[in-house]
Amino acid sequence: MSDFDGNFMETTSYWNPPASPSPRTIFEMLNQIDDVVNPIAEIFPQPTDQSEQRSGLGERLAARIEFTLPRLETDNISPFAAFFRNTNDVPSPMVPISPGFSPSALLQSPNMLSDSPQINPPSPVANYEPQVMVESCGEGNATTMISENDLPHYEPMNVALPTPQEGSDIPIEESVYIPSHESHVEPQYAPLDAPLVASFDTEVVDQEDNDDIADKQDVQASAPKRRKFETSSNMIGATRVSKNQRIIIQMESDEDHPDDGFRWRKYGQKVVKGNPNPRSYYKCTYEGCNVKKLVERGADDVNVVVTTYDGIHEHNAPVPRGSGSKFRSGPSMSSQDDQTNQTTQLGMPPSSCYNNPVSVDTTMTSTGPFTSLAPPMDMTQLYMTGLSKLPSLPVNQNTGFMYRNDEPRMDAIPNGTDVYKGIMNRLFLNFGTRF
DNA sequence: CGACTTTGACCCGCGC
DNA sequence: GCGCGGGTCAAAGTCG
Repeated sequence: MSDFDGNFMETTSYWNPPASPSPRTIFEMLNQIDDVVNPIAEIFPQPTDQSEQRSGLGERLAARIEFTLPRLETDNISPFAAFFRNTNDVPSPMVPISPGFSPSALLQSPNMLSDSPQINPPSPVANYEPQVMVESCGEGNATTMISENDLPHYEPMNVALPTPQEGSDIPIEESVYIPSHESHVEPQYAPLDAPLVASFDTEVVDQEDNDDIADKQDVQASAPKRRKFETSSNMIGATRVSKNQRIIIQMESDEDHPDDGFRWRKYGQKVVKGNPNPRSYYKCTYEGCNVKKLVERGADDVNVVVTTYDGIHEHNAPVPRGSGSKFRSGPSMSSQDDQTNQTTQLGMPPSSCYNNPVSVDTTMTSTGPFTSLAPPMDMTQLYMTGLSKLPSLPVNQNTGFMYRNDEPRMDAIPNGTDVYKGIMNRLFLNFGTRF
């Protein structure tokens, strides 16, 4: 697989069709074409037979946690709709919430939502709850991604949240848990460390404003303890327990170590229980970078490579060795480099919406996340934004990509499928280049 | 020769 | 305390 660094247009002429798009490739492709039209929406018409599953989420949540959430505007939601819908219908894949309110900061803060008089955080839920991931791509927008246990999907919600009061006295240790209505989940839920754990697990960090808090919590939570916490809580909602973020991406690939734009050094390999395929351990080779990733093949499908990023890149993707113009960095390496460096990167190249203005959704621009005055988007946003574009659910449903324990997963991008072809077709339409 | 991979040993947390 | 399992270390080997 050839790789490139942030300048898709310059590298496409060199690029031969990969066996399967790497995470990096996918993200960059999708970001590049994001401003033109929502490609996934066109590629993957939204199924219409799942509305029942989506309906009444607010009621389900309310019933589950015994209080009434603010209204969730899910009227127009179909699976992936807010992410993949054609821009003619919805100009932004991000669902707006209260203006002036930063869902990113909210969700990255340990006291997120807890200052809301409408929400009284319940006790931590059982650890086999589905995960609720929340992210935004700007101050005025937020998207909630929900993976339910039996059916991974992203369910955008429009949550009206109060504007946080300045100086409000908020306990920093609290978290918000948003339990799901699902009740049939078996308690033998696989822990995070189990082979091919599919949970999209992340510990949301607000590195801009709360490093001191994170540091304190880091001291209290060594890696094993943190892992235990993750297992025990299954990360319902977004709880900041450390600076770490863990993202699990799976994709179909012939390569054992698909390129993601960063340089990694393999420091270990282990066969873990429940998976005959060894798990490889990689560290980022960038000096001072502590990001690690685990790569393993699926126990059930060896064609699926599961990559778990653990940590945050605080540097740009390096230029590959021996690279000439082929790997010449794109715009992100120049004027926007500084901005990129102010943000966090989690196992991903610095080519996402915030440092690639071309991909910025116009409505998001109007809300300010990509202006010079806006805080840089954090890596959770970056990741989730990209991941939200992955054509996941239709693929999984059609191919039965459910894994042990029915744990929600990030989904594979099968090579040769309509998914992949669709992406390529969209690239062709947008750039006039056949890939 | 430097970067990277391989691989067995070791460490440590956890459950029993 | 002991065994298990996941994660890490580090020496040796490989590659370009």
